[in-house]
Amino acid sequence: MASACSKPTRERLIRLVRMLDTYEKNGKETVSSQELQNRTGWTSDTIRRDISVLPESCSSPQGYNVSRLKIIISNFLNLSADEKRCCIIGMGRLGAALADYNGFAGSAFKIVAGFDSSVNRVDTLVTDFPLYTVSKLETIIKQERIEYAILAVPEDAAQGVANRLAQCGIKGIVNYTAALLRVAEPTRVYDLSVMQALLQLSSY
Amino acid sequence: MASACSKPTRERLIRLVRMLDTYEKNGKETVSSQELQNRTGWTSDTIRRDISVLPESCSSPQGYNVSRLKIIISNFLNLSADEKRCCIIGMGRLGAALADYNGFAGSAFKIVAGFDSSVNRVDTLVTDFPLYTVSKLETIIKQERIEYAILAVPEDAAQGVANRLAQCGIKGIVNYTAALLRVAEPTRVYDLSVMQALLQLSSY
DNA sequence: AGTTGTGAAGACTTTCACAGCT
DNA sequence: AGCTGTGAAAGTCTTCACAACT
Repeated sequence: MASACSKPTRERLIRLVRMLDTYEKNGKETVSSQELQNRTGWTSDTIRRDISVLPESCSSPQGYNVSRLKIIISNFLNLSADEKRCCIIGMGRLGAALADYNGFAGSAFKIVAGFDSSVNRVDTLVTDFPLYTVSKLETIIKQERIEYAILAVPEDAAQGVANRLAQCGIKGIVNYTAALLRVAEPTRVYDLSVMQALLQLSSY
Repeated sequence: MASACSKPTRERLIRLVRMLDTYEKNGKETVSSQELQNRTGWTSDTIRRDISVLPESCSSPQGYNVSRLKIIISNFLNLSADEKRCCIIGMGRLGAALADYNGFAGSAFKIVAGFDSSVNRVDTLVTDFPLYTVSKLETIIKQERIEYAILAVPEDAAQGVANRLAQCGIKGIVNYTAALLRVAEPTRVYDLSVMQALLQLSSY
């Protein structure tokens, strides 16, 4: 895939796609690296360097073509290619909030299953996708060809579930817990812990 | 403060503190850079280099003293020093889930206020801290000396609230929305968007 | 005049390798 | 023997600076 670019570049390109999407919706046709600098805080040099890794050019003397650039980046990082099937594990308040979240709508990501340890919760909670007890984790992930998991279980259950997910060959785990997970390759973890975030912010 | 260390180092040290905390609770007295490598995936070289930025040493031929190291890092990044007052903005499902989260208990962070645009929700939701309508944002932040904000409002309201927060001189914003915020210095933003996380994971 | 794209320089980070300590 | 701490090398990323294009 897109390992032909550095990690910082990849992170910026991903954000760029979202930004370009907004520009596009506002009817903006071109955008310069300078404008993007003002919007993002990254220098225009860095932005141009990032864009230069793309296999195709879409520049003009007025800047980059917004729609084309968005597509080129998306293809490069294959963000939009195929549907990416996800599940939520832990349907407590946080899990339920995520289930409710409509931001997945226009994206390549689709929640196709939810899991919880409580049979009662599985039976009563109403969601757009089916819910299962966590004992069915392996079966359903295989059956539904699920690639990504959003982990919203209590902290002390997190590593156990993560192990099972890695075992299933899940590609990525979005970790909402404060647990510092360790999983086997090639599964990856992306941490979204509020605690870590606050610590990070306060350490300046 | 602790700008005497690089950003990657700071990020790792923060995680290290949490890890050391776990070791400490398990009664472990010393830990070597090699053990930490196995736990984290960072190389022992990097870990030793990180630790070497600390103003004080706590090493022995058996490795680092777990408790001492934890304290030295915490002081260095002043993570534990004083109480850090936080608020949650947007008391929808996500905000309510965060209000419920007990991970703040042992930490330096304390949620002292919540805000929502709905008067009804402010009146009915039960939390450990007082709730206010979002119109009182500036007043309460000043009055309660709030330094950090957790943003859990709908995406299209996010930038507006962020502007007001920056105006108040808030130190940091934990952004749970998918909005790409731009705020004035010295306010900082830490993004916790599930979308960004999934995109990041799938771009490999 | 304003734009991109990119060599070359510079800054930063990690890794290597080993002296020195207990 | 096993550990840390750190110069020096290697590697990575950003910034500078400018040619080339419209």
